[in-house]
Amino acid sequence: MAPSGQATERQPLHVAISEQLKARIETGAYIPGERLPSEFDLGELFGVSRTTIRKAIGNLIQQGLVTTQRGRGIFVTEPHKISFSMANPLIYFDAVLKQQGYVGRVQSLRFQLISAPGEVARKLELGATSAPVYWQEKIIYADDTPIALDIAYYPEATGAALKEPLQQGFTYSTLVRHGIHLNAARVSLESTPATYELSEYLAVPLGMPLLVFNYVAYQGGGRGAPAKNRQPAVCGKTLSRSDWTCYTAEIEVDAPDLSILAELP
Amino acid sequence: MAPSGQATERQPLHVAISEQLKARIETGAYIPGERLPSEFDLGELFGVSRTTIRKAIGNLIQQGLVTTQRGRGIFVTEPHKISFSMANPLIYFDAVLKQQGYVGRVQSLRFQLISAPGEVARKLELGATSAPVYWQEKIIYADDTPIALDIAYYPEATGAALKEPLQQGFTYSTLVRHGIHLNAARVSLESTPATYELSEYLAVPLGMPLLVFNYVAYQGGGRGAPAKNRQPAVCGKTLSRSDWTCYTAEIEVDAPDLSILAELP
DNA sequence: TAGTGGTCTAGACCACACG
DNA sequence: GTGTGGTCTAGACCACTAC
Repeated sequence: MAPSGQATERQPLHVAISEQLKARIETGAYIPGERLPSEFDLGELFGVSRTTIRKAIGNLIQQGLVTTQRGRGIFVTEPHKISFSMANPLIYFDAVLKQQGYVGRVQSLRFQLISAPGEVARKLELGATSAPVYWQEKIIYADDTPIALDIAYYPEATGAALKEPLQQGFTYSTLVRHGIHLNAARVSLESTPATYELSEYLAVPLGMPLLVFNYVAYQGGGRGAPAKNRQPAVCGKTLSRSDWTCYTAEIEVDAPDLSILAELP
Repeated sequence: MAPSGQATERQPLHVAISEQLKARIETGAYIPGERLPSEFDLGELFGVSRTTIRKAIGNLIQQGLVTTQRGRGIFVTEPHKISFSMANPLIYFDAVLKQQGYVGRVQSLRFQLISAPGEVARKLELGATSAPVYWQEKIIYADDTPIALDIAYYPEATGAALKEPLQQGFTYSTLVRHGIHLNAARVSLESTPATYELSEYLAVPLGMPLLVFNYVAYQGGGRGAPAKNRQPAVCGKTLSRSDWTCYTAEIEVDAPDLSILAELP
């Protein structure tokens, strides 16, 4: 192994070291699943204190390149990726997982009646802000890895009628099986760093990027029908580990609006 | 201020402290833009060492709640959000920025002819893997904040003909202005933590979540026309700061495919 | 010049995994 | 018991900002 991680310019030692280790991971000198030398040994190899090594390892963790296990060691991350299509935003999570070779499972953390927060009341088109809604939080597993936390709000009637099945199955599948046919959705996608609470639920380090898939799904109406006939059936968001999930879409545009360009310099 | 940040259970001190500070930020006790007490003062307030305070502040940085400035202090992050619509994935970045009240600007980092990497050759539907393509990297600013890094690949003819304008303007706008009309795109969205290099370009901490918008845009063809007539005009990806950007879509589904449910338990 | 965050050290104790 | 990563301390020096 190279001598000390002497910085070439004014780069901090911990960055120089983490970049060296990163290069070794990316060139395959360390392969996925392999254990790195212990913090103590790395300190000796690079000729720096354990604190500096820990900072360097922290850099790698933040970049998703390694994970640590107390008492066991530092391991190179094994890559995974599950793709969800946004072309049909009414994703049957369980179907997608099965298609891609995983066993999907949910663990319900909470299912209770609450007063709708303002945004939820608006999305579910309830008249009153404090109308009752069912609030569910569940963890979604692919095989035995927690990959997403789903937070969903159901109109009171739906939640009361499907209390049991909703706690045991995936949202869309369960709704459709029980006669609530979904045929439209409004979605958005953003990203957020894991908070302390989320990092515990999803077994990721603090700050790990999460994809936030916000959704409102509607029943009734349909493409031809007037928008008034459609009715929100559920809203919520799915926070998924970005190291395990991505979303794809293929969209054709008919006549791009060029007028918008006229206003630009 | 509260006495020492004594952990209630087995929570590490640095977590207890960062959660206390987080609560103060979220309740408005510290407001956006405000300076927190110095690391030394926080150490005295909570009765812990500066190392522990620095770890706690690091937790807040990873969650995007504060930023630090050497020699100046620790500041509560000011929230921003720019929405891009995926309903039309041919986003005119500059138009969206202007609509939302920002001055958009690009800084070209690189514009050069290279041999197409395998994936690029495939996306641009070039015959040979090593066919020449133009490779551009540019930073996109909203006012004076770098919010995204765009990496684009153009077929040789396009790049050669539009060498100057492509280096000064936004991709889609420039192409359309010069007669290359885009009318289809294939996109996907994922998220990734900022590497050391990206964190410097985008002025974010290492590991900050970035949204990765992958795209291939096509000219010719069109909705009715056969897919063969369409031709890739550009491919690449836009890595945008997740604290500044999100993507939205509204999609109606005609007849959800229920057969997929039959195979599930 | 004083104050701030950034880096780095040397050492201690703890909780957990494994043999 | 031994080795591992997780936490925490006390202190040093540096680079940068602001006055």
